[in-house]
Amino acid sequence: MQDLNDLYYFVKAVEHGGFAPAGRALGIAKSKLSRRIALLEEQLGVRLIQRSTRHFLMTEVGHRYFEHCRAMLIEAEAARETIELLRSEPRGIIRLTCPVGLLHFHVGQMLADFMHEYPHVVVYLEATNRRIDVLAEGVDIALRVRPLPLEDSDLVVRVLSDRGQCLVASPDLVTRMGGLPAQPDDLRHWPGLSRATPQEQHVWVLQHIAGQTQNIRFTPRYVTTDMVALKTAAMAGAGVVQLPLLMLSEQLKAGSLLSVLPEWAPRRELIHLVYPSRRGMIPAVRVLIDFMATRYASMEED
Amino acid sequence: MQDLNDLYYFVKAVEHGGFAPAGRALGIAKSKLSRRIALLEEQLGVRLIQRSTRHFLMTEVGHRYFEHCRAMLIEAEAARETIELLRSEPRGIIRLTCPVGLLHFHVGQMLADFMHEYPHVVVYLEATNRRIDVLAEGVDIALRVRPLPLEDSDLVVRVLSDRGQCLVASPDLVTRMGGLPAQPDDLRHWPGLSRATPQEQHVWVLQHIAGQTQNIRFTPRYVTTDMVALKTAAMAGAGVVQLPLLMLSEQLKAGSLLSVLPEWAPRRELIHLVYPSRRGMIPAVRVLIDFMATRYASMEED
DNA sequence: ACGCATCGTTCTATTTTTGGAACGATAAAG
DNA sequence: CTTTATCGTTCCAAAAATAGAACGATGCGT
Repeated sequence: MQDLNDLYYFVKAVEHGGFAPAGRALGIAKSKLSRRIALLEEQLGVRLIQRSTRHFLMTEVGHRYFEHCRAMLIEAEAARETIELLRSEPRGIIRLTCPVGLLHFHVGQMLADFMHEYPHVVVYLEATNRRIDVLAEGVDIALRVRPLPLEDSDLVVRVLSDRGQCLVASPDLVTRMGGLPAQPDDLRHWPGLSRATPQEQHVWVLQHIAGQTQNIRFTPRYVTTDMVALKTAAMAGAGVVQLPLLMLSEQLKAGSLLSVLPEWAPRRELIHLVYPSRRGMIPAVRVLIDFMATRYASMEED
Repeated sequence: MQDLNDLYYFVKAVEHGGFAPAGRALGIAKSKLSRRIALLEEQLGVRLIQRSTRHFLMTEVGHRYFEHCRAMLIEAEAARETIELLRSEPRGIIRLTCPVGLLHFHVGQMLADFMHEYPHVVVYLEATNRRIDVLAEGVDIALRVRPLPLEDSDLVVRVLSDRGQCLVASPDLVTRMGGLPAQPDDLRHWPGLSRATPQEQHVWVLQHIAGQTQNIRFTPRYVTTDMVALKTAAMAGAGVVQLPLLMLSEQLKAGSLLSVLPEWAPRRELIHLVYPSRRGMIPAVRVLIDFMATRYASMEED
């Protein structure tokens, strides 16, 4: 009797282009994949993959076999989905990624509430600001914060929130600079704090309420992707920073941070999530997506 | 990651109506099936089979799952067939049954020749005169010798040879009985040898060359299903026996056995084989079927 | 040319799974 | 009612599979 799991391993090894990348993606030892495929080839009496340390190419017979194996996996997945659809309670593992700053504002609490409400759901969360390859990394949901326009993609997109941005500075810095700036060019000699990586351009893209746009290049004295750190530095008077309004409401209300050029708004950012496809999605993933969309919607009514 | 083999076990357990019969048919421990299905149910979070020591019923959700699992197995089998079709050399395991007497005449030598010619084919042979349930026992080919008409069946039938029968006795017995019989009724007081089981009727069904049929009941002095033993006893003068012409040609030619009532022929028997279906048949099975058909055809030209 | 990073394969101590025995459940037969 | 045969489940010693280390292969960069 053939080991049907070996057909799965074959498909995954091919999709990832090698045993090592497939092993990393699946969380299993590459030695297992090497052994399983070698045994499969021996049992079938054919070579499915011509491989060396640098080459990993399917044979012609491997190609033919691959199509059927993939069809088999689709049927197996359909079987599992049948069960999920018939079940009333979401369960299973959700693999989720989220930028760190976003996680600390609202998403962390949302996930905690979600997991409290659906105790049979397991969430594997990676908090990271790096770009995620959703398909290659087997991620179910990737949360993102990006400015318009969103880049074209094969992934399905769900917008959660349109996030306003604000340039702010501490009252102390404003005083030291001789008062608030009157126009965007006045900012060129103000110290800036940048939420980017060191190699990226440091630009404030500002749009006037009347419509025109100005790009203000600046040389930052502090560069990090961590928004909490940037806010802390801004409050200490280190420089001007562009941050989401949502994380500034207290300080603006208390006057510990002042809005800079309020009639010139930085480019808005969309909080959104992406996932590979509606096909193959377990109900728990769909429930989480809807849960977060609902939560953000209720926040924006406040 | 779901264990795809569990889907196979689920389908097989259901098809055989229990873990014990499925275990026997597949040659694996019922405890394994019990464990695998229990784990599968736990992982899916549903009950697939309501079972006790006497009841084995799929749930509704089990039914839905079953259809998809079976579709998956069909795809897996298609994958394997793809490989077989692309291979030039027959290989794999063939499960074969054959009546003992037939095996000793020709089939044994045929199988030896076949295995010599196709060294990558493994043959599991059961030599037995009992009735074989081809589907339940997972047999690829069952060889049979039966009189016309062949019984209706879901199995595919391939006739290999139309086997003439002959009543024979030794010259010594003929002398002791006062010469050859003139008509069938004369045989009633001749000692007979029966190729049957003790509970079966002992009847010679004789058909005249002009068409009429006579049934001659006899009380055998020797009953066995082993045709070689019957022939040996006949040659020793123990009685009259009905045997296939094919195993008598030497003795008839040498005169060590004489044809009794040559114008009354016993019912002919068909040597044939049955198999479950052309779908799912590995090439090696098809090659063996054709091999035997060719061999019997060449024998009948002699 | 050499060093390095990463690959697939092989080895072996460890982990997981299995086969078969034992057990309780349960229907059928006497 | 008791006995028997057969079922599915659980247990545990034995068998099989695995993870991770080690190794050789190989392309790339210096």
